[in-house]
Amino acid sequence: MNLTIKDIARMAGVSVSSVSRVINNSKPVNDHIKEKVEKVIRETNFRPNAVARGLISKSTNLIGVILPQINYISAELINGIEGVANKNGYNIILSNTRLNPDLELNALQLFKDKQVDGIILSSIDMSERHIQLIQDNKIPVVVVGQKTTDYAIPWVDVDNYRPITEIVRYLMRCGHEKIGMIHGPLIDKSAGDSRYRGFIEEMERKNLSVNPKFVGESNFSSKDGYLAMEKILKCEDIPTAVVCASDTIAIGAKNCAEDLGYRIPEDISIVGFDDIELATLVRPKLTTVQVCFETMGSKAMETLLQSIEFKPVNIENYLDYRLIIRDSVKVVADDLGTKI
Amino acid sequence: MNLTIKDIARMAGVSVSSVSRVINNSKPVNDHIKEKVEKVIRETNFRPNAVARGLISKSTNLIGVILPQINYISAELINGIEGVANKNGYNIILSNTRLNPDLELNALQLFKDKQVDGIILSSIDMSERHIQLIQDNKIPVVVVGQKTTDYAIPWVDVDNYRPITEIVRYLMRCGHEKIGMIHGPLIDKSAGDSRYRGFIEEMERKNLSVNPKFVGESNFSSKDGYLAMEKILKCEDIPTAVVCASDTIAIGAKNCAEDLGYRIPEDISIVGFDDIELATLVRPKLTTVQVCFETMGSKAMETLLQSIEFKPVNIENYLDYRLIIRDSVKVVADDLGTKI
DNA sequence: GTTTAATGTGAAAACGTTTTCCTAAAAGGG
DNA sequence: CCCTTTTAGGAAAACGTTTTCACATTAAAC
Repeated sequence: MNLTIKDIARMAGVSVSSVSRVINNSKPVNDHIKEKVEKVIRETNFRPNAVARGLISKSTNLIGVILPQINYISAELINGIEGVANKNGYNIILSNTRLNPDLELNALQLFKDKQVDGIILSSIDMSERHIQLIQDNKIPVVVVGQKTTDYAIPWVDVDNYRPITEIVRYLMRCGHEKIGMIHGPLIDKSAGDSRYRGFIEEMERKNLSVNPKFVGESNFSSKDGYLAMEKILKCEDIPTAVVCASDTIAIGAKNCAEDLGYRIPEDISIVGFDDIELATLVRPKLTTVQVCFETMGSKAMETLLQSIEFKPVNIENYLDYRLIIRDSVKVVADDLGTKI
Repeated sequence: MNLTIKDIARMAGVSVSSVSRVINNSKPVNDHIKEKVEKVIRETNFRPNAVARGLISKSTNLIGVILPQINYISAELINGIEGVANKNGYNIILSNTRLNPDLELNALQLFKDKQVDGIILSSIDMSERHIQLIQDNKIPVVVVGQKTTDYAIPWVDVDNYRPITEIVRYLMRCGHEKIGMIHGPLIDKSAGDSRYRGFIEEMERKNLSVNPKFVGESNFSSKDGYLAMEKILKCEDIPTAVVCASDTIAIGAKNCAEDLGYRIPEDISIVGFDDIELATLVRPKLTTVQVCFETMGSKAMETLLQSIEFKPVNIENYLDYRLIIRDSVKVVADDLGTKI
């Protein structure tokens, strides 16, 4: 039904090999043969079958992308990945693991079966089995949003610890001392655990005690942020500022506080993390840490490309970040002479 | 380097065909052969190469998804598509066309080369060339977010006209007469043109004149929504309510109005369209039209599946919608006895 | 007990390319 | 003018599966 390279060869009166050579110009062919073939290809709109090509060339021009969920942060990440993939002739194939680590392993396997040229993995928790499978598969992998330095698997991530320490110092300089935090799931080493440790340890370093009642946990959703904030605010004593592990949490927390009659930032200051678009759309605009997930994606894809082409790659890739001061933190003391 | 079915056959002491039969259980094989083969497969962790499979079976278990951009609405759409695709053993492969119709054609071609089993196309404007290519390719296609009834290509979309007429009627019942609209690009027949026509025509039907100064255009972004609202509000006379073609536009418009000192909804009422998560996170919560994009995705994928399996399909697939009344519209007159 | 049907198995063809291998012709060197 | 080297192009092998075909062997039918 569909034309094959054999049909083209017959119609042009040349051999199959010559047609292939013209298509890929892999070897010099005589001009008059070349013209004949190109004419037939043009007239028939022939396009070589990519599957057959893949079988023999071992390359599918496909990049597997494994994500724990598909939300607007993933969307930005995908944007970054797709951008540089597309520019280099690759398409991306998606697997949503719905926060289930077993499905991550499945996806890893499946992508190997499908002979993808490389994989970008956003794992929620890199287990031994992950590492094992990645090393057995012998397909280039880049991990995003987690750090896997011990195993020589390249990764791209923000420093999740330092920005939070900067936030704590910033809040202190604004005059806050009773500071709380709503963190994410601690199984998540990066966005969960690291951000939390950054908070706890910086508070200790500054000799500020952390009231356990000022600390809540959430799964990064606005709803959970709302609930965690509710728990914090129903106590006798409440914090003057709450650090949130993500903007989504922060928005939830903000809405809760407002629903309970508190004004932001006059009564309670809130700071987020990620700087998603939402942070600028909400009022007051959210003070937060800017992390560009699109850059995360493009950087990951660039690293993967290098790995695919056997070029040397950096294992550790830290993303830039920036404290973005907007309107959700109240300045109590006025000793902000120098900017951070 | 990697094991092939031949190696398995050799190790199990049987023929290649038998191994294939065991793997696919496509034909009955003797138990003792079956056991031998299964043992070897288990011990070696053998997995058949999907590319070779695809070459002969003509099926790759891949669904091509063509999107004009990747934002949070796409994310929900993808979620829906991926969910049912995954449940049926398919993976999705993505193409971002960056609002460029030529790239849509490219993607259509490319996906054919890659022998995908089906395509979901979110086009911004279905041209003759689109139709031609889709019909030539002979690959099942489902269009989302546009209507292509004339060409027997199945589509899934909301009715964009009626909800807007309902909004207009709702606003009237709330006592509004000076109503404006910020619509989307009119090239977009669905979310752009239809929603706009719904507004204009319903206003006419109700004998309400539309002040041209109350009408603005935007590209669905919050920023553009802000700008369009700014233009409207800088006039002498301003509307009491503004219908927006999307929630993103509405949020932009809302922020603009607030920045200019107007209160929502006391001074100006605003209504959106789509009901993205943002609509509930913003204060006042946005009155809007609920459209579930995840459902749009899953419905599209279900339709595509039927098409792939040569089952009869509905060409026209309207999505449910619902007017969601929240807090961004002020009730002036109090004749809301019956609910819409 | 013979004929027919059903069943299990392996060899080989097929899928649509790229690449290797070979041969014939052209070019170059003495 | 002969021998070697280069070049161009075709035939065929290869990629890793599934499926067809042919052939036994066994079971069923009369």
